Amino acid sequence: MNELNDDDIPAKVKAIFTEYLKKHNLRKTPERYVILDTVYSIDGHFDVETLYNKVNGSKYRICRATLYNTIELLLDCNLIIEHAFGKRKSQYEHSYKCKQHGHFVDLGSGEVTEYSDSRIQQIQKSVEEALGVEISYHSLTFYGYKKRNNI
Amino acid sequence: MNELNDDDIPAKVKAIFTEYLKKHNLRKTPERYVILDTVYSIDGHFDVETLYNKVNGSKYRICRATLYNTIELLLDCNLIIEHAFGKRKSQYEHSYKCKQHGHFVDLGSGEVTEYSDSRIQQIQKSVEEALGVEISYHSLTFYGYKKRNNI
DNA sequence: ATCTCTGCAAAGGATTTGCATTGCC
DNA sequence: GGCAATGCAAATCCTTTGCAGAGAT
Repeated sequence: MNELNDDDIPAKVKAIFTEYLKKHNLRKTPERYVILDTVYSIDGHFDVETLYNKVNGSKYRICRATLYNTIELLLDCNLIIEHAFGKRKSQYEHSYKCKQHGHFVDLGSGEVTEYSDSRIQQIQKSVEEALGVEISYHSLTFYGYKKRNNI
Repeated sequence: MNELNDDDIPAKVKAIFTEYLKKHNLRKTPERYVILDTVYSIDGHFDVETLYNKVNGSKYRICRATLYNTIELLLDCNLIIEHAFGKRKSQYEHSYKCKQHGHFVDLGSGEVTEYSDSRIQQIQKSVEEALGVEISYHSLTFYGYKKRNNI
């Protein structure tokens, strides 16, 4: 019964990350794994400041520079994706075994809502063929306003 | 023959902008119109730095603060849209009478390619209904890598 | 004449960078 | 033990803000 089931996400992402680090001759520092764990413990989007606070709630003290460094690696091995809803700070979310989804940003409040639509996958395939590229991930964001409650 | 045809974009966007300024009791300064003209003279995306250089090639000297100020207005009256491909600086493009399109960002070079796909409009309509919102515009961006030239 | 908008310069906030030290390999 | 990664702090880049003077209404 050592097989990993679909719920053993933490172990799987750790394995992917380790593989990546090994392949690129990067060091397996505890900080990197703490960050990975923390990222996968967060549900939904987060910015660097949020991650910084979460991470430093644990016994480790990890500075922002290391956070940015590690985020770069996690992006590179597709364990997280990056969004830039507002202009200033980036938002991230873990992406392993997560179905791709889009976002709606309320221009009034800045609030972000998720939704999903499978048709986007078809578009992605078309784009790959049309442009001759390999797509790692996408970001589909609608901007607009919530309708006032009826009447 | 005073009718405006579809090619008279500059006049039309100027009219829209004027209407907007009037409605909001804002002043019709020459700077604002120079910026609008310049924005509509640029084909494709541009960042503030590019706009700054273009604008200051003309006889006017317009500072960055004014650019940011005016961009805010143009966004508000839907004459331009904003993208945030990279994390640092925003990119813009004029949007009047332009068919909506998506972007592909090459993670290798940062190069941005446009494409269009009508299916996105259907998704947009679905999202409006599902979330009960009114969508002003969207941003669909695929990230990935160009395939090496075959063989 | 009034009061908004401009230009300038300084402030602000997110991210990056340089460097001494730590600690993984 | 060697060298990459960390933490710290300063630097950088884009954007915002404050303020005095210019100019639209």
